Amino acid sequence: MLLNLSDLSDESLQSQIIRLVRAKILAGDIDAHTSLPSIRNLARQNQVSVITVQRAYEGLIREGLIHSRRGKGFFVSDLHDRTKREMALERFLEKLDPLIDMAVDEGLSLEEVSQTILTYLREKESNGGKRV
Amino acid sequence: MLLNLSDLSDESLQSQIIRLVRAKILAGDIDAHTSLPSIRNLARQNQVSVITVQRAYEGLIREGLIHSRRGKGFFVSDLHDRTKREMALERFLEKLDPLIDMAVDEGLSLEEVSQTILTYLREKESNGGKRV
DNA sequence: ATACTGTACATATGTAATATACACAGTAAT
DNA sequence: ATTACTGTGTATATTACATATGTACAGTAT
Repeated sequence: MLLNLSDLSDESLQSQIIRLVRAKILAGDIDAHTSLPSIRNLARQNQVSVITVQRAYEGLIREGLIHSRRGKGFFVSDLHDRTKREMALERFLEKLDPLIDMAVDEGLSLEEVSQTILTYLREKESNGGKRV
Repeated sequence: MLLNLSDLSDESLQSQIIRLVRAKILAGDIDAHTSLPSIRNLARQNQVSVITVQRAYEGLIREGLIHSRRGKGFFVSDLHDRTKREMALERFLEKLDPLIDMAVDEGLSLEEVSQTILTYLREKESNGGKRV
């Protein structure tokens, strides 16, 4: 599993790994009960220390997305598709909320914020799935 | 200037100060050319070290919001209201973008995200300016 | 001179990253 | 069955960096 990690990013390696693996799980790219790459394999493939992967997996355990079996490996937890979707939405709103508060504190109105988001999403939609 | 800083927050003291002072400036609560509290005063009032305030002010200098005069103090830069508004919007979108990407990576559609945001904003609007 | 300002330095603490050693689970060979 | 081996997760010690602090230095005004 190649993760395209960046050493330069502000985001720590651990949380990059968490974010990318979490995405694969929530998006349904990895089925429940199937084993994740061992920490050594993932570490080797992505040029990262074993501990770093371990810490990342620990984070995913705390989120309830995976679990470990000593000597066997890490496995994806069994979650309903609907639960996954709700987790994704909840995470999104949890991160969006302080952003909106900040914008309002900086003098923008909710109306203004709303408009901005809509035009932005429309722009994004027309651009397809392009990433910079 | 009392800032209501939290020692427990994940956010560092420096960036809390940056965020709160930036908000006051962009919202127009502090006029241009007026002096900010001295680092010692702000530090004393908010039970924080001088260096912490200093680092925060340095951050605001890098953002072009304030400037310093040795022996005199820190002063708010002269920016048009429109510029301030654009800065706030730009900052907001810059932070929103990766959130949306993450949501999409986690299997949500742009349509779904859009709907969620709208209902959320409507909820927020009806609640007035209440903060949890 | 005094009392305010910003600046610079040396130090402690916490977090992230690493390598290395340890402990458990399964499998193949004797 | 016992052993040895190779895979797995876990724990420890170290290093590097960012954050936060106190204290000393330098400019400005009265």
